[in-house]
Amino acid sequence: MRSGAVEIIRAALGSAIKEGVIKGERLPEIIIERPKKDEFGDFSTNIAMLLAPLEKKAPREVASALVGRIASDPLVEKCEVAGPGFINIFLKKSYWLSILERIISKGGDFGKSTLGQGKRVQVEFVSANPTGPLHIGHGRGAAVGDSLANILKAAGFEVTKEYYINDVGRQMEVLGRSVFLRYKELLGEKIEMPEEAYKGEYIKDIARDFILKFGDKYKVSSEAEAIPAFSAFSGAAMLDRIRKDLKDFGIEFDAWYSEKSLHEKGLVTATIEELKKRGHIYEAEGALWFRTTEFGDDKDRVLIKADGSMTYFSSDIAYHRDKVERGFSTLVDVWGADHHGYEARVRALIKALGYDDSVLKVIFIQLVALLRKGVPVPMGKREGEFVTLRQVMEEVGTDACRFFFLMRRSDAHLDFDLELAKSQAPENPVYYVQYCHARIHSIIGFAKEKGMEPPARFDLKLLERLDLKEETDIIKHLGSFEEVVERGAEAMEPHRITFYLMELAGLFHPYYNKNRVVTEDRELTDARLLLCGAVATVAANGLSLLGVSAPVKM
RNA sequence: GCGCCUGUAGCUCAGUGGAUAGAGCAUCGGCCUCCGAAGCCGAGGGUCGGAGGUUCAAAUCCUCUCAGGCGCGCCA
Repeated sequence: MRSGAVEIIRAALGSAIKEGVIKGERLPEIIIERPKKDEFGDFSTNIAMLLAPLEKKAPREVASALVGRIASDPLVEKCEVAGPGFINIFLKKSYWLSILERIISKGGDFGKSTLGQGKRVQVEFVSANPTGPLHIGHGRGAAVGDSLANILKAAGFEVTKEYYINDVGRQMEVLGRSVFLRYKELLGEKIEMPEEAYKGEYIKDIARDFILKFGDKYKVSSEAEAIPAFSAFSGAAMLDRIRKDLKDFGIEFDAWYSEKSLHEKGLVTATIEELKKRGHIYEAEGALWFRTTEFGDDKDRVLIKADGSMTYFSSDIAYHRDKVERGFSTLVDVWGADHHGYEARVRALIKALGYDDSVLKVIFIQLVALLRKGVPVPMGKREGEFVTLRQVMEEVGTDACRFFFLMRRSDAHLDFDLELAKSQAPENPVYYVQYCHARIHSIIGFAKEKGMEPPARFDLKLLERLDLKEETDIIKHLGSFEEVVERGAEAMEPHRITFYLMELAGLFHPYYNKNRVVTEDRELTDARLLLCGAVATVAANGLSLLGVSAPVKM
């Protein structure tokens, strides 16, 4: 509707210019907002205040020239000048009722749009190293990335979800060694775990699996002989666990991109060559450097170390070059906030290759503080004990878990209270929204028992029975869902959906409490059933964008 | 020291340059013979960290400053 309102104002401006009331040599952008207060209309615009200095007239004077023209639009009920020069537009009730028609006819598709025009967007997220289980922080990134992908899809983008696997390098060696040592220990040898080794219980699990598969054939092997096999096995085993964790969390990726494959395909070398050709590479102190400072980074970065090995960044330039060259219109990287220092160098790479770095959008995920009844749960990777995503998922359920992760802007700290997430009390926002959905289905079921099916067809006259203020408020809120999805996609902020849903439930519950849906008045009952159905539809659509279920019964 | 993020009600947080800054929780007081009480109703609560600036209009933009977090490896 917002765009419709813009058109109405544009038309009014056009006619005012034509009649010479306004010169209109320069026209500011038409901005429409939804006022917080009902008395300020359904939409309002500040166009008159922006236009006033250009026209050398008082804002209210400019506004007055427009209101009459706006009011003549068939959708507009009335139009007023207010305050310093706002133009407040009130739409006809029939317009709002027609929103219900759209929701009912579109059903699960309500909220989808063509904003993205099929442009290809890649969302890369989680991408945790396969050296340990996913922890709670990864979980937040997973929830945000997946929900963002859903929102972008709904907004008409073609989305690819990708996981980048860091399956080479020192960490894999450390993983291999850690498992190898546990393996020997399980076979009766006395071992000592080095400081750097991974010490979690899962290392022993993998060692056990290794024995089941290969027996004791590596018992007497040297580290040099054994580690490649152990690394490969352990990395794959770990990745399987990660995959399973994610799947149980409701997340499936379209692509799993292996760092190793970059090397195997020679893409790392090729990218370095390309940068060399472009003159961004130099040698110093025995190492090979990429002059990222030329593109806004703090300092230049090493690609090949003095010992001849590659840095992590060298893989990453190849990966991002590949991503850019795959032709996505936007690349979204979801990173932990502690990696923010990394952004500048990745942007530098994109620019150095001659591309526009605006293709890249990095979303930072702040840490999650886990609480239990308000008391912090100690977390620390030190002794290999940290709270895993699986533990939390199993304790509070995936719905509550995903919803909680999406209750804050992603770059804001998040307090995650396990007891709150589990509680079936009214203060738990997950259930507040889900309950709204379930409750409506129960009402519809109740009506059916009484032999009252909601009418199959939309009937404007019938819906005119919805004349309570609460009903209009609900309908208006329903009508803003499409816009919330679009703006969520533009801003790449899934939490907007969460807030929208809490607000929707916050409108519905009081309405329900005050008013009876199923009554002797058949017409009114039908109208209210339609309204309820629309609320349930939008609640379900919104929850599905979050990756949270919309239960019919709870 | 440099860079990024965050400072909004007791707590946790929303808030596309607009009109009297909002929720939830917590606190206090109420509501189930009636479609689901995982719900509802009512009350109190604010120097939007601070100071300048831009603007008709600033929580929002700019500069400075204070506080907290994070990052500044030939680690990954």
